[in-house]
Amino acid sequence: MPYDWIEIEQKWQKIWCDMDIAAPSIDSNKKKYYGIFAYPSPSSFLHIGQLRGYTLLDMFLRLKRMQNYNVYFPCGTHATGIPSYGFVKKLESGNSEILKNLNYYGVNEETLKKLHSPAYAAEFLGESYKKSWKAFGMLVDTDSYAITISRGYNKFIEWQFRTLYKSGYLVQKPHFAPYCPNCGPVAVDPSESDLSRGGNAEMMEYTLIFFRTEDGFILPAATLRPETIFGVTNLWIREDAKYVIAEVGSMNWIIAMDSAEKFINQFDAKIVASISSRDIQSKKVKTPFTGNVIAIYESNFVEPGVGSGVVMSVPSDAPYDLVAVKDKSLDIDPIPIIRVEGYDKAYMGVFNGDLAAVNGVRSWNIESLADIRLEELTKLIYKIEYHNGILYKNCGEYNDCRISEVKDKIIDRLIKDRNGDKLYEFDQQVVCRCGTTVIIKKIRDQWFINYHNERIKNLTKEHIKKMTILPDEYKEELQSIIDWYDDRACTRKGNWLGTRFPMDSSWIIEPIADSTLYPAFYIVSRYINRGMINVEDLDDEFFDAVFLGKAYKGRINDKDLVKKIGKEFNYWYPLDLNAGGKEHKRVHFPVFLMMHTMVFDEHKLPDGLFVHWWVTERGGVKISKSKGGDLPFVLDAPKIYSADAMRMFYASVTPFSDLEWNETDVINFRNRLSQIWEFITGNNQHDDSLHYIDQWFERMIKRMVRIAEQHLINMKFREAMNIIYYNYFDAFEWYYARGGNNSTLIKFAKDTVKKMMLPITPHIAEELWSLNHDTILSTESYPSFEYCEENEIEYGELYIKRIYSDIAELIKLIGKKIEKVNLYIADEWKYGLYREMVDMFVAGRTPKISDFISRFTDVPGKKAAKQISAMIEFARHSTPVIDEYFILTDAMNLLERKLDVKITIIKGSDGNYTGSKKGEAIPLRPAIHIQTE
RNA sequence: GCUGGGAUAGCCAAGUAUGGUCAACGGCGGCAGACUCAAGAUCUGCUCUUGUAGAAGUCCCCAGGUUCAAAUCCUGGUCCCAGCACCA
Repeated sequence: MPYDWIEIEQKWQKIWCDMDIAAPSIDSNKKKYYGIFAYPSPSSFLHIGQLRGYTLLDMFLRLKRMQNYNVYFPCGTHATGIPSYGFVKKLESGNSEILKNLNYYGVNEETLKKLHSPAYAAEFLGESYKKSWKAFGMLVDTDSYAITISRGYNKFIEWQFRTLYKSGYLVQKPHFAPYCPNCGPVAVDPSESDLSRGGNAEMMEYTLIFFRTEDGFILPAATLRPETIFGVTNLWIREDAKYVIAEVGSMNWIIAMDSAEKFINQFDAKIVASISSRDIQSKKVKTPFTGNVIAIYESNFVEPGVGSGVVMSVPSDAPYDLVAVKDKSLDIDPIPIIRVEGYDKAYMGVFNGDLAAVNGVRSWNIESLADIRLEELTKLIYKIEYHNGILYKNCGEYNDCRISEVKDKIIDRLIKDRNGDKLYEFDQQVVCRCGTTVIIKKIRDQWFINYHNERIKNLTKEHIKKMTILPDEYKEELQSIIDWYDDRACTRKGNWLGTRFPMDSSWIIEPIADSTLYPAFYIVSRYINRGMINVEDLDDEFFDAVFLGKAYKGRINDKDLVKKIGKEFNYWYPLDLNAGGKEHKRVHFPVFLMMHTMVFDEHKLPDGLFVHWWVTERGGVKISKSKGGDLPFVLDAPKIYSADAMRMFYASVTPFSDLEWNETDVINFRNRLSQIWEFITGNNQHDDSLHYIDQWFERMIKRMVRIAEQHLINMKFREAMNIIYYNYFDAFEWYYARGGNNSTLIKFAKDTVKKMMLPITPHIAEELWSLNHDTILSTESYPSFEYCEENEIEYGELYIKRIYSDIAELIKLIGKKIEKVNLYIADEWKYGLYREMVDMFVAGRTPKISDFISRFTDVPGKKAAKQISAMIEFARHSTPVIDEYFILTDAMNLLERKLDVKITIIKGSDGNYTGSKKGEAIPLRPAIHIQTE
């Protein structure tokens, strides 16, 4: 009967659900294992790429269950922030894909209306995620489901932040953030949920350098290269732009009107008057550090909206400045300050000696400010000088310093001496949804989580050394990521979903900050979902009692219940494994670990991380949620290909690399499953006969069981799959081919492979098991056997296979009709030599051809040398000596049948040992003589 | 730029830690054949070059080096990918 995956998979999903086998239970006789995946944010339906990570974790946890661990595998969604706003936006714009997919969930008019609320949409999507997980056969406990915008979760986060506050891990300080003057704070990210333009913009950090006039004004020149201050010859402004006087504290700054908005938002500047460019040009200014008094000129390359509209001129290293100086025929000589080593001949001599701008403009033949190559040359000089440039002349105490090392020191010094400040600006225009240009605003009282804390960093880094982390290299990487971490803003203002900040309800807690301790909350969430606890009773006392073990004197009357939940927390915590995609390496995982260190003691810190990669579209294109339409919809895939085949596909390359969607592969896996189905359910006649090959097969089974288990436990899914779904059945077929037919052993072999199949393809494994058992395979134990090393029995079969392929190749080469094949087994004296070689290796010596050549008498010297070296190779790998005659005789039927020839086996001790090829025989490699007609 | 990863036959992709059993697992695609009403099916063989004796030659991004021996180790170079702070 053919394999009907749709019916069978749905049947088993229902059975697992009805029997509630994913439900956690405390059993002190069993070891526990607590695993989660980093919960997804509900911005649209899950797509088949995302299911990869979740099902890989499920495979791992299913094996853990079979290894008799008590497994807890809850789930949730992270709705904080703006993800579901994006969904609503797409829905409202009539996105056909979304409307089509909504049909899968039987959405009626009323629900459709409600979906315009982002909070409702988030909950709706969360429910759809549960369906997707189950449709892929995951044994996930949905009773513990948590969504981060629920009342219960809010209570939990409030507790977390009050706890942080009390411990001094929250700090307030100024912060620069993207801000729409009309709507408030916005997020600048490529998905552009808040924006109509500029999602890829980067925040540039300019240094403002204060040039003071004699009459008390400051011209703050904005630059990306503050280290070139030693080469400044003059300032530039723009003749036809409006300039204003801005009051900043007690200072009076002169800036371009077009830049004023930035200064208002970042420095609280007050515009008090305007000033003509002619007035500005009549002034002279003093340069910080050098004390040089310089003039101010105008040039039309100055952009009044960029920086401050005041530019410092460094003709030695800034091509624009040099060309502008020439343009105006000013009597100014560039001041050499930077030397670059090792690039004398590269880039057309730009870095030959000092004065890169002068060399560059000359060799590139640039004469006009309108030349577009100026931009390119500027970038080149910046890049090379930053990494290889040395301040070598006219730079005072900074002479002989590498620019990359000294730049930050110069900036710090400028700020410290009140000769400068920082100015932030986007590198491209960013426009809000509302149409207003987004600017960067200084937020004076931003709340941060103190991840910069050295003690927390050190404790976390120490703990990471003890963790199980896959892939291996991430363990090292994490150490440096933690070092690099700075305090992280944890609150924001604006229209977002999330928890109000308990210390100041005008703020909302930011999404990264509220997703660090949730594995603890799942344990409580289960009680909320089952109505055993009232959300309003979840106060700080409750969480302190459950999570921190403090005595409970709170409002819940049933004190035993609180005690019970606390006990469960202590049973399941610490978390054993957190599985998440590669994008979590630098954000989620580090703060997840550090937050645990801040809140819990060392015995509650997570034990494991698993970082996985995703499925991409063909050509390595990342699957975007909006564009998921090219791929099968997540609930269609199990029907088209079967969930089991999808799981095999996910497992088919290392988790630590992206996997390209390939429908052909999935179909092939599905066909393979059908084949296995036929193979196992086929009712061949077996008997009680015993054969030599029986013990080989039994040993193979036991070894493969062990190896597959080892692979799975190390997340080597591909390797495990090769053994379970391919090698195992190859061995099975070889067993049949060699005449094996023992019914007891065959039943054992079939039942064993069903168990091995369960973690990766649970549905078909469960169904096959149910054909001759009354139990649920998902709750059975993984087979466990004494490990058996490879020995002569296995080698004997390899020997047969090699002889088979050797004969087959020879027959092919000769290409004539074959009469018969003679196999000559090597003479006994050659075995003697072979054993000597093995002994030499055992004694740590390498046998040499010359040691043996004189004792070879049956073939010419050159051939003898070759044979000896072949024997040495066998001996090097300590290939065991087997009874070749016995094994060949036992396999003769098979060889004759498969090769369709008559075979004669001749022992070396046999008196009839003749024939042209007999001398070629060496131990473990008989001579083959093919007689043609 | 910073940090991490990578480059293997027409394509995808193992192998690299512990150098030799590597002309290099597996899959796709291609070719030939079997089953013969058909099949998005399955099975068998072939798929770098040469070859009527189990072999030889040339190969694992490029250039050097170490070694009896290198896809694997070392040095230098080129190219590609991912992540990068208020964004989940």
